[in-house]
Amino acid sequence: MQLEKEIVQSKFKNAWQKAVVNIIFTSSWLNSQHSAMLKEFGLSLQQFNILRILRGQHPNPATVRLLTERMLDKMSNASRLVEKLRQKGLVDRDICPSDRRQVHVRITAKGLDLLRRIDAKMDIVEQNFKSITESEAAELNRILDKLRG
Amino acid sequence: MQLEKEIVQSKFKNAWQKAVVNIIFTSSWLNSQHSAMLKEFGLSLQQFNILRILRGQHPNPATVRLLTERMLDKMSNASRLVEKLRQKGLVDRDICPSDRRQVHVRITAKGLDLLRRIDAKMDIVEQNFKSITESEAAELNRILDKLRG
DNA sequence: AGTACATGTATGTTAAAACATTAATTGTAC
DNA sequence: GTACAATTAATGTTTTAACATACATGTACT
Repeated sequence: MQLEKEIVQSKFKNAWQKAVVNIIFTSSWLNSQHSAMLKEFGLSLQQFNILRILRGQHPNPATVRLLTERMLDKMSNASRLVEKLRQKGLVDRDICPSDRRQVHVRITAKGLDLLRRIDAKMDIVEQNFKSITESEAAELNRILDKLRG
Repeated sequence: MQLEKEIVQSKFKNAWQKAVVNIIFTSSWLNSQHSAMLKEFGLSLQQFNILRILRGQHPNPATVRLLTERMLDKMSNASRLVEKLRQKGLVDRDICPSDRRQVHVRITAKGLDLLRRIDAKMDIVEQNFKSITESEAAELNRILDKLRG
C-alpha cells in the first residue's frame, strides 16, 4: 500500500505534512483490521476498549467517568456503551452507595471469558505488525511521543 | 501527553502493541486539531479532503468514483458529501455527456478561494508538528510505510 | 438549614459513518 | 437486437459520534 498512490494529492509539501497524512492513514488501516476481527465477536472497537479497561480494574469497579477519561476517543457516550455491554451480560452496573451519583461498572465472568477468546485472535492480527523490528517500533513510539510534545 | 498515563492499560505487552495504540492515539490527536480548525470554515475533515482532491484535478473534473477511491476513509458517502459542498456553492456537478452514469464534479472559484484561506491557517496548525525534526519525520514515514507492508 | 455551585451520569437531538440495496446506464455475448 | 453482466451513483436504514442539556447528588459556605 503506497501512500502517494492511494491518497489525496500526488505530492506532499514536506516530510512533516506527509507524516501527518501517513499517521492518519495508518491509523485508519489499523482500525479497520481490528474492527473486522472484533466484529466476529459482536463488539465495536470502543466496546472492546471499555472491556479492556474494566479488565484492568478487575475485581475493582470503574466509574463511567474513569471510562470516559481513558477512552482513546474523547466522548460522552460511555453511558450508552456500558448499557450495550450490560444488555449482552458482559458488565454489571451498580449505583455506588457512598456517592449515589456514581455508577460502578464491573466486567462479568462472561466478559472476561470473551476477552480471553479475543486475545488469541488479537495475537494473530498483531503478527501483521511485526514487519517492523522491535527497535523500529521503539523508535516509532519515541517519535510519536515527541511529536505530541 | 504521556501515552501510558492517558490510555487504556498501564502496561503494554511489547513495543509493537504500544506502537499500535500510539498510532491510533496520535491520529485521533491530529484529527481533532484539524477538525477544530476546519470548523471555523464550516467544513468537516472529509469535505475538506474532497475539496483538496478536486483542487488537485482542477480544471479537470473528478468522478464520484475517483473521489471515493482517494478518500482516506473508505466509504460510500461521497455522493452525499458532494451534495453538501454543492449546496454551499463550493463545487459544481454535471452528468458526463459521454457516459451518463458518471457525474463530473469540479471545484468552483469560491471553493478554490476557501481552500486558499484554509491553507494559511493550516500552515499555522502544522507548525505544531515541527517538534520533530525533518529527519525524524522522514524516519517516521519510512517505518509506517514498512509497517503496512 | 438554605443557597449556590460543582460533579457524575443519562438523555435528546442532530450530524455523520457503515452497510446494503436500488436505479440507471453502458458494455458484451450471442 | 435482446438478454445479461458490469459499472456508477444515489438512496434507505441502522449504528455511532458530537454536542448540548437535564437531572440528581454532593460539597462549601453563610
